[in-house]
Amino acid sequence: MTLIQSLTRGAITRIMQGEYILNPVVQILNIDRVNPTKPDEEQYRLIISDGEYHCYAMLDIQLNQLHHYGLLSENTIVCLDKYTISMAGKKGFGNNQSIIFRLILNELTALNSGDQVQTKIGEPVTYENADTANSASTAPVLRGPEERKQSNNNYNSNDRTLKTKCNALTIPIASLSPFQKKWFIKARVVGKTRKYPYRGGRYFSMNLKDKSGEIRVTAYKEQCDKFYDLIVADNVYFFSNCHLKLANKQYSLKSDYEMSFTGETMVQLCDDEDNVGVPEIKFDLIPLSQVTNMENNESVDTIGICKEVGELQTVTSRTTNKELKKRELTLVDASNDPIVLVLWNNEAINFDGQVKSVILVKGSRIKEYLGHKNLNVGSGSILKINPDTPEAHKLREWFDNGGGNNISTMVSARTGGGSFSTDWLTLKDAYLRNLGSGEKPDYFQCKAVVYIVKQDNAFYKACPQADCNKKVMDEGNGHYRCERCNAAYPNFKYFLKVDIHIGDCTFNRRAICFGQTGEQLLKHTTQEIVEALENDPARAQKIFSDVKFSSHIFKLRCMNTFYEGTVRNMLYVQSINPLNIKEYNGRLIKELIEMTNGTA
DNA sequence: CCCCCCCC
Repeated sequence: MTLIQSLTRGAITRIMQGEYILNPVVQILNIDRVNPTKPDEEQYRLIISDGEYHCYAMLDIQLNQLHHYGLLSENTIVCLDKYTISMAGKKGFGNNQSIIFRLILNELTALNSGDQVQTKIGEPVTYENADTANSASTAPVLRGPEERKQSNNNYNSNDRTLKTKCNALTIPIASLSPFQKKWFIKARVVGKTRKYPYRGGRYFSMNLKDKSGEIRVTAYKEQCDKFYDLIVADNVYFFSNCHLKLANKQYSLKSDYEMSFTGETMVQLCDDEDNVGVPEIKFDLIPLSQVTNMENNESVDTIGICKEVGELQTVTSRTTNKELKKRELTLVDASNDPIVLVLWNNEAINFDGQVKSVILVKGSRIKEYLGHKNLNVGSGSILKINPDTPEAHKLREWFDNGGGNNISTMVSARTGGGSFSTDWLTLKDAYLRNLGSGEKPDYFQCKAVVYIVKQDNAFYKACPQADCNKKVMDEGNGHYRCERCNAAYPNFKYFLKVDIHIGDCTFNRRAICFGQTGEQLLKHTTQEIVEALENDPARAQKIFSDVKFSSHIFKLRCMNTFYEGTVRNMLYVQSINPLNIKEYNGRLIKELIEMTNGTA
């Protein structure tokens, strides 16, 4: 004799009120095809009963086969292994408004065939005002605690079957809705911001992604503190008991809803075998050379070899006055255009890669400064050092075979527009090419020797504002007027403007070292230099003459200036880098080979 | 409940 499974009485009411029930057992009262006249839209609609109520449910088209095999005939008893409920629309107005839900059966197991059962169990009635027209049923809008009562949850207990339970209750992100209260999602953290302060606390947010979609979730205050370090970008977790709300369309393009953590929120790490079916992060890698063609603030995925690792630096934010840590890496790839990648704060402090490491970044932000662009690893970016990917191995092989050897020697083939920090030119070529005659300044670098350093007017009285170095007018009454700020100050600061002459084997040019580059050239602080020039001529003489005939790699900004009716083409020193003879000779040899078509 | 992604 066959055991007929009993139905899960009350299941339909609970499902329609947003509860996720594990494996409810229901009976199929009817199955028919939607749109029977359209051959390519084969979809089935069922009426299911829990013995108390019945309602419509749509069969996931993936399960059509079950019906073809005759497994879903009238009176069949099935277990709903997985179902989703979505909002199909609204009905009525104001207080009479109700939500139309659509119940979709995604996975089910037939327990007793229709033939075995033979009859309808119980006297089920239509659930509420079941919508008959369009394969949906309705439920009242959930209001107040009465309707939102929760059943016991024991996710936080040390349940050994927790994982199994998580998996069983997992629904796709795309089917999340505020009307379904009990669910798990299994998702990869694809972006995680830093902690941001806001009135009343701190928050961070991240995007969660599974194969069905993506949703943003934000953790505030206690939840921010509790989960921030626990959640690592790129890991896969089960999430449950988050609060869902309609997303602000202005900011959210990925999903209709977004979530926030609550006191009840549970996050459970998925181990590798659970990750199956959760897609890996996709990197849309672009060649580094392409960055220069992209817009400021655009976000890109890049991979490159770390050719240089800069020192940890401390800078002060102009806007917040806060101290920031930063570290610059120089990345190269086969596109032969080195680019600087800037790491900030913890990422800068804890960076444990080195020269030759492969650096993969998702979502680095392009920043433009003085005509050239670099990449910033910001919050929301994902940085990987020596990832185990085909691209990474290929890049490493290229580099190990000498791919990056002459990379700093590459002269960019681009013409027009601004030139780039990597362009090497002789002083004569820079002159012959009319660099700096366009609207925007041009940039180039060259090896040159310093042969005149002028002591006269090597500094001036400048606006005391940190972000303004404009020369001030001494008003003679103890006030100093800054034209740029349009303000008078009781004080000023000294600012360097060191006039130098530099030369390479082709040409001599005058160039100006402002501020920090002046300090760098003279190897003393502004204060020391001013002090010497004003009070200690011998010392000043030594500081200035020590620099004479030293060679450096100069990065120069070239632009036309208009002064008293005449145009002057000026060079401003952007940075001074030590001359590495070996590297520089390598560059010259490469250039010779190119000039002689490889016959040299 | 945020939605600024940092520096010269």
